[in-house]
Parts: sequence; C-alpha cells; structure tokens
Amino acid sequence: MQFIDELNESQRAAVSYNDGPLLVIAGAGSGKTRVLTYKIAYLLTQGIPAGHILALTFTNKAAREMKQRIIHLVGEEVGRYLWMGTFHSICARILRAEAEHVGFTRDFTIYDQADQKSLVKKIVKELQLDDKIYKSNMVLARISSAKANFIDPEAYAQSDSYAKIDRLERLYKMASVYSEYNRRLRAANAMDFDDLLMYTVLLLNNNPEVRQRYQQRFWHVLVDEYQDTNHTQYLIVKLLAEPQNHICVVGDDAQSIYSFRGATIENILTFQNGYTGAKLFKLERNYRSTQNIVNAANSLIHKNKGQIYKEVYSEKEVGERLYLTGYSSDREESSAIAKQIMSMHKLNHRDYEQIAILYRTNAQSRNLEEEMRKLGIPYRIYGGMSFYQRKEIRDAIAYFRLAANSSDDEALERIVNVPKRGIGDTTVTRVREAALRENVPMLRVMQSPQVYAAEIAAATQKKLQAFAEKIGLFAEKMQEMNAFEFAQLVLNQSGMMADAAIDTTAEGIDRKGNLEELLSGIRQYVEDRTQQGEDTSITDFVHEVSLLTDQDENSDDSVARITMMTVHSAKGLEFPVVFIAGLEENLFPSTYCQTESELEEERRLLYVAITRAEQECYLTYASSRWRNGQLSFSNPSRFLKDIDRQYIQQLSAPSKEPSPWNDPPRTWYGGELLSDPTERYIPHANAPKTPITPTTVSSRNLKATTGLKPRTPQQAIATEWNTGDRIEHKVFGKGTILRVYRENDNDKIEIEFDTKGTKTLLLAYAKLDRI
DNA sequence: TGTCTCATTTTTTTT
DNA sequence: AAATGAGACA
Repeated sequence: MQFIDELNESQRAAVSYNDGPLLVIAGAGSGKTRVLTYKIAYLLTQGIPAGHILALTFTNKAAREMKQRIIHLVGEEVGRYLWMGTFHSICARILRAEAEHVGFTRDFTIYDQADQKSLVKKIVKELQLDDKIYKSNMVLARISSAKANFIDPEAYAQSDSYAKIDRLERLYKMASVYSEYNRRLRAANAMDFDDLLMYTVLLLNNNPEVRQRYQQRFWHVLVDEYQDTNHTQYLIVKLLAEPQNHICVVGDDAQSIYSFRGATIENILTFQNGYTGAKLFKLERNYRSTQNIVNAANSLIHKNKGQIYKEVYSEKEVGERLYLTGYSSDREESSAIAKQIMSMHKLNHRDYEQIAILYRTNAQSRNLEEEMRKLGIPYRIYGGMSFYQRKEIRDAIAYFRLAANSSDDEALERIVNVPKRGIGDTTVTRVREAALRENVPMLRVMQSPQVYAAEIAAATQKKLQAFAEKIGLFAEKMQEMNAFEFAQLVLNQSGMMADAAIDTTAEGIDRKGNLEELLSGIRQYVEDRTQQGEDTSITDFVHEVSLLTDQDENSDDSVARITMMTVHSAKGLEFPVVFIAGLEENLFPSTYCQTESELEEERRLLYVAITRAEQECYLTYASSRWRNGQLSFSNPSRFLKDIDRQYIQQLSAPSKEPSPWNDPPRTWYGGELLSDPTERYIPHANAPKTPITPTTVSSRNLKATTGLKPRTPQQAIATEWNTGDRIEHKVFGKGTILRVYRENDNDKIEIEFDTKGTKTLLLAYAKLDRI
C-alpha cells in the first residue's frame, strides 16, 4: 500500500482506522474526498471484495469520479463492483430489485418535480380545496418535509408539530392531501424522489429477511457529505450498517447547506451518541486555498454559534486578499465581471477553466450570461433549464415512460395530445374521472372507454383507442429493440418528429434539433453499454435519466469555458479564481431567511462559496437590481462585515457605491431612493433625440414586418423616455404594443405603447427575440 | 378543440 | 421577466 504514504498524518489515521464507527470532520479543502477514496482503496487491498462496500455520495458525478480514482489505485478488476452512488440511485437500485416487497413492480417510474406538481394540483382541485391556500409548491414542501423525516400520511395526521404549522397556514386538510397524493403515486406505480428513501426504510424495516440480506452484503458503509443527510437517510444508513457498524461518515458541519430539503445537522452532531465508541478524526489542514482565503472564511464562519470546534489552517502562500467591489446596478456588476475575466484571460493568460462565478439564485445567471456573450467569453451554466427539462425532451421521455409503465398517468396526460390528436381537456378529464372511479390506469380506460362508462363521443373514442394501441405497440417493441432503435421508432410513429419537422419557425427547428440530439445521445448510450456488455434496452435508460442532475450532463469539454452556478451546486468543487456575485441584503442572505438559524445557514453558504477559491476571490454587490420585473434597491450584505477586515481589499468601482463598513445602511421609500434617483440611471446611449417616424405594425404582424417578435405580447417596460429635448428616466408600466420600429441593427427596438388607463404614449425599450 | 389575449402570480437553494 | 391561468372567440 504505497499510496497511503501520500497522505498526511491525520488523513492516514482516518484511512487506516477500521475497528469501529468512524466520524471524520473534514474542514473545507482538507482532502475529504481523498480520505474516502483512499479508505476504500485500502479496504480493497485488505481483501474486502468491492461488492461488499457501499459508498454513498452527494452527486452521481462525485461517485463516478471517486470510482475512477479508486480504480486507478487498485485496478479495474478489483474496484469494478463497488456499490457507489447517491442515496437516491442506490435506493432506486435496491427498490427495483425488491419492488414486490413494497407493493410496486420493478418498472416503477420516478416522478420528477413537474409530475409531482401537476398531480398535487389535480388533487387539490378534486378535493375542492382552495388553490390559493393549497399552493402546489407549499403542499409539496410539506410532503417532502414529512418524507424526509420518515413520516407517512398516518403519522402525519397524528403529528402535532405538523398540524400546528398547517393550522398557521390554514392547510387543515393537509393530511388528506398527503394521503391521496401517496395513493395516487402508488396507483401509477410511481415514486417521487423522497419515496426512494422512504420506501427503502420501509422495505428494510418490514422485511427481516431482506434486511439481513443487505446487511450481509454491505460489510462496510461509507457516507460522504454526512452533514447534508436527513433523518430518513440516517435511518437507511443505520439499517444497512447494523449490526457490525463498520461505518465511516465524512462531513463538515460548517458546510451544511441543505436544511431546506430536510437535511439535519443533528446527524453529524450526534453521531457519536448513536454509535457508541465512535472515533472522531478531524482534518484541519486546508490544501486548497491561500492563507488569506482560509482566514477570511474562518473569520466569517466563527460568527456562527452552533458548530464543532475546529481551526482550519493553510500553509500555502499568504496570497492576495479578497477583493470587494460595489456597483450601481446588476448590469454594471455583470459587465464589470465580464471585463475582469477578459483581462485576466488576455493579460494573465488565465485559462477560462480556472474561473467560476457563483451566485445565490439561478435568476442571476441571465445578466451574467448576456455580458459573457457580448465579450465572447465561453461559459458553461449549471442549473436552470437543463437539456432533459425541455418540453420536447420530456415529451419524448414520457412516451418511453408510458411504454415501460402503463400506469404512469402523468406521462400519459403529458403526451396524450402531443402532437395534437384532437384529444382535449374535456376528454382527458372524463377519462381521468372514470379511471379514478374504477381504480384502473387511464390507459386502460382509453383502450375500452365503453367498459368503464366514460361518456365520450364515438369519434373521440376512436382517437383514444388509436392512441392506446400505439402505446401498446411501443410496449411490445420495447422488449425486442435496443434503446436507440426504440427511440427512433417512438419519435417517428408518435408523430413528434414529423410535427417538429413541419414547423419552420425558430422554435420548431430548435425542437427538431433537440430531438435529434436526444437520439444521438441514446445511440451513444447503446454503444457504451454494448461495449460494457450491459443491457441496452430503453428501460434502464429511462430509469437513469430520471436520476440525472445537470452536473451529469455531458457537455462539450473540448473548449475551455468559465463556470457559472449557484453556490449550492458548487459544493465540493474548487477553482483557482472565484467570483461571488450579488452580495446584498435580501439576496445573500435571502429575504426568506431571517430567523437566526436560517441566517447561520446562509452564512455557511457564503463560507462554502469562499472556500471554493484557491487563489483569488472576488466579491461583488450592486445597489440596484431587477427582480421579478421590478427594480429593487439594496444594501451590501451583512456578511461582508462578518469577514475580518484585514483580509479584504476594497476596489473602486465606476460609480461610488456605499461601503459596507463606512456608510450607514440606506432606507428606501416606496421602492425608490430618497436622494436624487437620476444618479442611479445611466441614460441609454442610443436614445434618439427626436422621435422616429413610426411605421404602424400590429402586434400580430410584428414578426413579419420587423423580423423580430416579442417573447410575450405585453413585455414592454419603459426604462426611459425621450420627449424630444430631454430624456426622462424611470417610467415603468405595461401596455399593449401598438407600433414597432427597429433601431439600427440592434435587438433592442423601440415600441410605442399605451399604459393601462392613461393612454400615454411612451418610447420604450424591450427585449426581443430574433427569428 | 384550439388559439389568442389579457391578467395575475411568482418570490431561493436541489437529489 | 417569465410562467401560469382564465376567458373570449373562431
């Protein structure tokens, strides 16, 4: 085991200790993954077969990379059969094998957020509850929280603590909604993400024989990012590790940032109580960042109260201080970051791959993206709309899902009229009602509407049957074809491909391109699996796709790009240069986090962000920012003051913005600055001095005349307005587009529109898509 | 049934 | 800003 020499003393101690439960508290950048990797490699060289080691990670990508590294250390044959993946994917694997024990079949579907949401909406409507109170997001959050705490509908109905919060929110019928929701999932042979965890616990709890089988299989259980596990995950680990308790968990309480999805820091804080004799190791030396960065992060995190004491230190060079810059607007912030990156690249020969921009919310990526594009900086955005979330891709996959699982009603409703088959809402509702009444899948009702007494016109019945037959055909073909052949068949026979091909608008061409991309992705998948000697049917593909995250998507790595992502998704990553944008009150920390413990979590989030940086860390904030179509003003984040001043260097910005230290927080009145507001607005450089002769264009013919079309009809919002001899600022309002005329070759065009009520003519700038 | 228009709501982070 | 929902109309 030469490789063990590559570790420092405390790392080595953690790796070679195997006499009982083990808790490794690993500071940021202290080689946590390294310890885990080497520990597994160590176990393998001790003669433990890979098939008897279970390692749970936070993302599939982390699992893949770790496995690669282990194989590199011990060889392919030794490491190949490791059980390694996220809780969700490992649970899905176990549940598919044992599906009948929990009352599902092995082909169960995994409902994603959109499926869940649509189901909740239907249930709320059916139970005749007010959808203003029972908002789908709220309902789902409640259900998810219950499942994260291993509380089933019965327990929920009994629970005082849940009832109390539900009363506050006037969600008196929440328990019934939860119960019906679960019933419907089961009827559809489907699970949501939380079910994967919950049913695994149920499986192991209720079936001693199964439990023993898995306990005997997993001689060693290792968990990464333990600070972000929830109670149900705690139970899974406990059930699998018993009775030998050869368990090793690794984590950092200072980086716990997922409480919103049920993670509880208690798991790591009380580990030693739950596992008697558990040994604790601390890794405190940071190998990633310069001293200044580590010290700055430390000074911030020490403002939190509850934490396991540790002193992370770096022995690298002192390095540069963190740079702080304030800007007057989000636009200015974005463009300054872009310029900065450009000059780093040009002047310092900094590779784009070494740079990341982190932010609190996905919405912030839009501005940044635009500015990067302007300067031609290649970028990669994680999060937001991923390939598999696009409508046409989801539709295609819904066909696969329905073929694999004929009870998958959400998939059916998604595609029953895609492409248009003349099966409208009314018909679908009738089918759904009949299916509900007769307790059968909707597809069954469509096969024989008369049997289930669905009141449907004969002509429509024909359409339904034709659809059902098509799905039946797919289900048959699915068995005999490989994934690629099958996907091709479905896209052609369903009419989706033809439908996209007919459409010659930009969106249509896009759609077709995406479908083709999906096909070529599936072809690749089949090739890979053939090489590995694995099953090439569509079933496995569908199952895997539902557990993919945007980090897993294969993007073109041949070009060096900068990375843009939320702080949450940056967990576990590192970059030589990190920008953290939008350090403002009400954004970071978020408006929705105001209790003490929530604020501490936000502070940990910033801690995570800063500790991603190896050499340079830039912090920025803006005094004004567009949010939800409204301009809002804010003060610098309170967290800036939590960082020890000696580690920060304030840079000057184009406009003088208030400093977090020297200037008192400003107050705003009615969303507007009390002092002279015009200072905050930079006049549009191209604003014409005199009105242009308008060409009258109706909104309908807009695209024909100008080659431009508004993304939504009423999108125009005036930011400034030209009266002939002066430019007035800050005129906001929506109106109907009356006339359009193009300005130079710019995507921004001027629109004349009248505002609600007063019929004022305004010259406004609107963002338009080129077609 | 499908399309278009208008109005209201959303309002963080994700496996 | 963008998504969702309701209502009008062909």
